[in-house]
Amino acid sequence: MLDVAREAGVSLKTVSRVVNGEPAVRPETSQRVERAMAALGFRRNDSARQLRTGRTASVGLVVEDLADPFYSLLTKAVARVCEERGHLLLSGSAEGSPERERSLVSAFLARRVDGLVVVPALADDHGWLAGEGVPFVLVDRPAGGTPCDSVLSDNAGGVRAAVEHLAGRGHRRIGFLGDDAAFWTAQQRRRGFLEAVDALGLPAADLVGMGPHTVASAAALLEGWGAGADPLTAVVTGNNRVTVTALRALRDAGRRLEVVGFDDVELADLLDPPLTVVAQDPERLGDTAARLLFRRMGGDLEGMGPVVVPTRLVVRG
Amino acid sequence: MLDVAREAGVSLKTVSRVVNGEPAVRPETSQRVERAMAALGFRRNDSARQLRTGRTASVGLVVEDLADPFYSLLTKAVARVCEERGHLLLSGSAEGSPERERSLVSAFLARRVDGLVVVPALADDHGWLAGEGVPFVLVDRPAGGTPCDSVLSDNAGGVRAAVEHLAGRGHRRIGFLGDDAAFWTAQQRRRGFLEAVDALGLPAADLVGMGPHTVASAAALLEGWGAGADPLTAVVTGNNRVTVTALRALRDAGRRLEVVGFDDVELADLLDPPLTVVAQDPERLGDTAARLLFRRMGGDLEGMGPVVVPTRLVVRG
DNA sequence: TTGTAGGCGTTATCAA
DNA sequence: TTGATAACGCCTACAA
Repeated sequence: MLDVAREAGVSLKTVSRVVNGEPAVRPETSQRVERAMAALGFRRNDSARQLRTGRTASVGLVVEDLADPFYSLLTKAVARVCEERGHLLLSGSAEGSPERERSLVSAFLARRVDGLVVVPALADDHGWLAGEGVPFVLVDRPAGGTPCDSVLSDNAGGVRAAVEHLAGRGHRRIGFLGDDAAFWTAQQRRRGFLEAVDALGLPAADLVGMGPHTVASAAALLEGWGAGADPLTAVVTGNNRVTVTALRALRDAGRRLEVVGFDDVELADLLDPPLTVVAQDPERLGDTAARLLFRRMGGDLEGMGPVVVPTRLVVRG
Repeated sequence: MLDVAREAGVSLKTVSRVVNGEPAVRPETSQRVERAMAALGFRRNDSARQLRTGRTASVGLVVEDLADPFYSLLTKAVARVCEERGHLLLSGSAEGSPERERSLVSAFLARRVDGLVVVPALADDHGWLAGEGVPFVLVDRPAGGTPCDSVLSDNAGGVRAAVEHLAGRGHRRIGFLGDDAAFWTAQQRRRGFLEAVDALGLPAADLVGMGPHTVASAAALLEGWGAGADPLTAVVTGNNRVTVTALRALRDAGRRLEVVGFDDVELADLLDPPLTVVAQDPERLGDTAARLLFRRMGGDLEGMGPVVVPTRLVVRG
């Protein structure tokens, strides 16, 4: 910047004014500076600017896995909001590890991000994060202990809708294949299932199998539930992964069972039969979380707490 | 840091030494500093560090669409290499726009990233990037003009393998549905197709339809090729998107045609019939590009130019 | 409309 | 083994 000033024959401060588009500069001077900048290939050093202003115009995002379509859609939505507000997004995958989550958050904080969006690896207390003094919003899963902002899918409601849909089609014996009950979302979906069958007066307490599932374990459960005088006629699966596993198990067994999956899957309409799903809206989760974060960053601390984003039953076939 | 120094009763520089794990500090002093840091919740300000050292330990990545599984897998691979080397990854989607590509690159350069990985929006000359004096590697597509590093899939070879596979299964009339010929990759795949049918002595010059395709346009082409005395029996599709479009068109028409798709798709094994594909390896593309970039960043400028990553024919059903 | 001085938090240099 | 001091490049405050 000093070089530019010399080249243009003006002071440092004048160059700074031109770079930042401050008004009080004569057009003629401004042009001279612009030319000098172009000639020297000048580009403002954001580190220096950040050091001086204390603001980085950046936001950190920690998800479980950037390569998972759910999180990459969420990431994209957050990135879009950030861009809208002139902020840069830093993102990373915690891969389910609380240590990685903390180390990512730590790296972001060292870079002085203005805010954080975090998919917590565990549902444990995130008071440590609150203590950092940087606004943050949790997504997809809440954290116990210290109350804070979170944006969640309507997990239980989604599964209830699935069960009601199946019941409406005449099914009485409906099973639930959930993922590992260690996941908060898996618990919520199981709860939704139990509430729904209970409300409808369906017999199902013994038709719940939590994961993690392999094709073999899913096949064994489905076979068990299918045996006897009153066999299973439909099943709800707890997430994308379980859905795929269950479909493979059914195909291998040559069985046709009505399936409703939690999470939408690509090509669901090309399967035989087409797959009905409870679709989450990762983009809306990300968008909502990011907008909420910017509100917090702007100093508005009104109404902190959980926000629930609805799911949508997509009936196919 | 000054506060920590005061709290520990040492000089600023000593705290800096402890923070950076420099050796020449008495363990006792070091402990005192550590305690003071913990008490004050100290965290190094990377902006200041970057300003002073001139290095940011960060890399910028520009892809077409972060939410596309191909690019999100690529991103993850780049992120993994960055983490391995203690670097932070900044990423963004250009959404196919050269302007957005430049503005992302510009934002990254203002933050003084140490290197760049870029999926070029256009195959035009990227001399402007080379002129910035920051090491960079292009991925997925090359750029004309100024020679530079690039990591590319074996597009033509992949399609050749697909055609040979189909010919090996007895097909003589094979079609090719490609995406928009404005894309460099679409051109390469068409070239691979034409070379393959030519080498095998198959009649196919009139069985090429480039996109963009809708279900209707794909259906029309397939119907045309399927009419007459010597109808089409198999088709190769030019990418993920075209594959899905073609499958929908075939389903709607109630036709069964042997299809080999470029790009792997989730649930391909659950389709009826299971879908054979030419799989790219986005993770290897990203990994290769990132490692190459770190070599360049390390000052090794040996053998600049394109690197080709093989594709893999995944036969199903 | 333009310029000068000072400091943001860190690391490098050199001295003690 | 430790400390004093000077940058790094920019922006804020104030002065001309």
